[in-house]
Amino acid sequence: MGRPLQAPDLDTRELILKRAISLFARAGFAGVSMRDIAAAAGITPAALYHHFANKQALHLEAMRHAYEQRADARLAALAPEGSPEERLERFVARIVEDLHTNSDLRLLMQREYLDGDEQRLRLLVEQVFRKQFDALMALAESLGPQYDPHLLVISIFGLVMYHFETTAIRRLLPGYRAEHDNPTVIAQHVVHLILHGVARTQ
Amino acid sequence: MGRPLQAPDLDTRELILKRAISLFARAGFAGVSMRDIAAAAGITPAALYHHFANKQALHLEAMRHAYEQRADARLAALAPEGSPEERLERFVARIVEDLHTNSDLRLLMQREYLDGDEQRLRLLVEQVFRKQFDALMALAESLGPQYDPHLLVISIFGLVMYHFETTAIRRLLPGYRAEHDNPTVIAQHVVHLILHGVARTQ
DNA sequence: GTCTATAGCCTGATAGAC
DNA sequence: GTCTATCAGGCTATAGAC
Repeated sequence: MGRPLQAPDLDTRELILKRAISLFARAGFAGVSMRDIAAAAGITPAALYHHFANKQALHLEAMRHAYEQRADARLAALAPEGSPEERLERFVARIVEDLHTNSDLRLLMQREYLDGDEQRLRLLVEQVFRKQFDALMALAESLGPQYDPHLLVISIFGLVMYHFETTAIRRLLPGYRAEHDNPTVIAQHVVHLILHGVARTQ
Repeated sequence: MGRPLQAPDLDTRELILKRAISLFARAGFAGVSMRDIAAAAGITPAALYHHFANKQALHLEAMRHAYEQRADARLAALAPEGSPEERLERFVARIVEDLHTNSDLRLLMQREYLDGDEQRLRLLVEQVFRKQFDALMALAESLGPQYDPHLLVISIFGLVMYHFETTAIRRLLPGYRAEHDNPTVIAQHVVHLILHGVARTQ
């Protein structure tokens, strides 16, 4: 349509963003230089400024680009089919799998929790959280009407996210076994805890 | 005994560490310069090198110093008095209060999850987690013997930590109310969820 | 759209006087 | 134990050729 006809084996701008995403995920905004990004994309630093106004703008676009990946997959897990328990199970399995597969996204989210300004946090809300959060709030009200839905949804995300956030340190903590990194094991544990707690009267 | 007699209104080394802790908590290792730290401590950058070999060593000592604060208070919450449920409640209330009061420690922990090398993660384990984790593993086995104790303890920490990690972004998410930042509300929510889950058969 | 070259500033770190 | 002065290199960003 308006796009150039030659096979764009990879748009330069997109390649820059792709490489920038993994650098920012690993080292954060202050830990990555424009030289690093240019080198990773196979161009000179000056060329970056043809595509992006400055480092901040490049970073913001990289976040936007990172959030787009797999957005469809995340939303597919929220289909209203089945009982509330089945829907919870499906949703948790999907985000556990997503966080396990796409660790850059998870790292970028963690860094935004720490360093995101209001603009970037709003972007994260709109592009990643909002739709999932709304659907989960409704699910929370049918699963556990005695709970505050906002707190319950945060707790569900927290149970999943924290396992991944602590991947490196868990290996140094008592009782660690390799299976604790298995997405299926994590998902089953989290779902069971949300549904039943530790109560022995099941 | 071996200490100098004059009233040390605040040891320079300790003042440096104190100011470095809050700078590193707010901006991370790469986001803080030796000049920033020197200025915050009211000395010149060169003087920092009399007290610490280099930036890395200063950072490591700052972590060590940050972890010492309130270690006693954290352990006091683990006294074996009362039923397992009462002990859980006491422990959660204490770490919620601790994280709410001492936000620098929480920020530093989040940053170490992301950027800590093995040495610094081991330090965090030994100085902050180990004793709490051991005691909580025992508590987990009496509370919910059907659960993997390591996963259950991570889940307990995660439920608490994630609420604080997301303080900035939660305000932009659906259903947020100011009381969600109240330590008592958070603690009660977390304890109830761990004990009962969302099951309506209580 | 990418390059070379470079301006102007900030960085970690050191030398040596006091 | 802190200072002034400084080095060598890294940083973001720009100018201008191709």
